[in-house]
Amino acid sequence: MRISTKGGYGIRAMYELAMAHGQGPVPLKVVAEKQALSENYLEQLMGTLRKAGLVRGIRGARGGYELALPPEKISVGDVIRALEGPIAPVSCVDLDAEAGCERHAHCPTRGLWERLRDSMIEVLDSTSLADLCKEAPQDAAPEDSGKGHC
Amino acid sequence: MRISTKGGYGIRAMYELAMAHGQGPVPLKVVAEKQALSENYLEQLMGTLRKAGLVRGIRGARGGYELALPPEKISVGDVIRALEGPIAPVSCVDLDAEAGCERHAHCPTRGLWERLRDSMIEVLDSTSLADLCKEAPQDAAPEDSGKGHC
DNA sequence: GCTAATTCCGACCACTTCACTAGGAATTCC
DNA sequence: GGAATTCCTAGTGAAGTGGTCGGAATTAGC
Repeated sequence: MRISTKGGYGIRAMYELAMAHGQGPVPLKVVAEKQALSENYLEQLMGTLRKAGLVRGIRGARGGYELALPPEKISVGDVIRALEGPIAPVSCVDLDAEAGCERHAHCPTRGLWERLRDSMIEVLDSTSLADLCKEAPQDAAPEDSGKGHC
Repeated sequence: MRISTKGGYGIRAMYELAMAHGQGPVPLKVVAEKQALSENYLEQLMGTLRKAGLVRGIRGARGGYELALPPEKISVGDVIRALEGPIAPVSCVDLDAEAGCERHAHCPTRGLWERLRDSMIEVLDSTSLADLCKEAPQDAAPEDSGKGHC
């Protein structure tokens, strides 16, 4: 029942972009340094987030990444879904796929998985990047205080 | 964000044992047939569940497995924890390990993961095997009606 | 005591995913 | 032109998934 590091790293990277929102693009090098992540690996994740429409990449010198939407409009769930796929503990209660298993009418565990899925979605979709910024302890990044968007 | 088939298969097997609780041991062959699972694979899972104290194995002819506790006393969370490890979306909010990461005091995402963990635990621990039995649609296993413990 | 049924145990295996590293092409600012 | 940066693709070792297989130990019933 773990998310992979993809989701975790992605959230941390998006948090950095949210903190710098409105101040121009942030190069990956900076994000990787602040969050102590591999820059190369992060690059791949950002590619996925870009294709999902959550970030914009700006090439060239003085380039970097920035949020494609304001931090209030991006939920943690959006990021997780982009990087890890649909939020569902088992595939047969995947909301994004109308598949469903053949015996869903008489499956004794279906209700359980639906309840679990819904409670996970509730937490993840009700938390935005802006919320994360607000939640961040003051001593998290003293050098940012007063500058960031959040 | 998926549980592996271990957890899913385990729950389905435990559901079968719950349905037959009080009627003597159920051989794996029967469980595997009813739930359409690989008997060999199920064997491994039952070994884990036995070591966790959730089931008893009775060897020899007319042997099989039975719940080590009444179905009301075993939660879905117990089964998942036995088969998949602690219920925590990221390792640093694992309740069973006092580890925690070195920078937990100034981690902007910790609160999020704690909320997610708690909501998952709430659903999984508040559902017992007996609940699953009650929840099961009537047409699930008509041949069982009136016979089973639930 | 023999036989059939069953758990118990450990080894093995093909496949996929994870978490990266590496290298180079394209783009853009100065 | 040169430096910085995104973008893209390929490779890689380690781990996890989802099994299979063979055989030993135990037990009920004849």
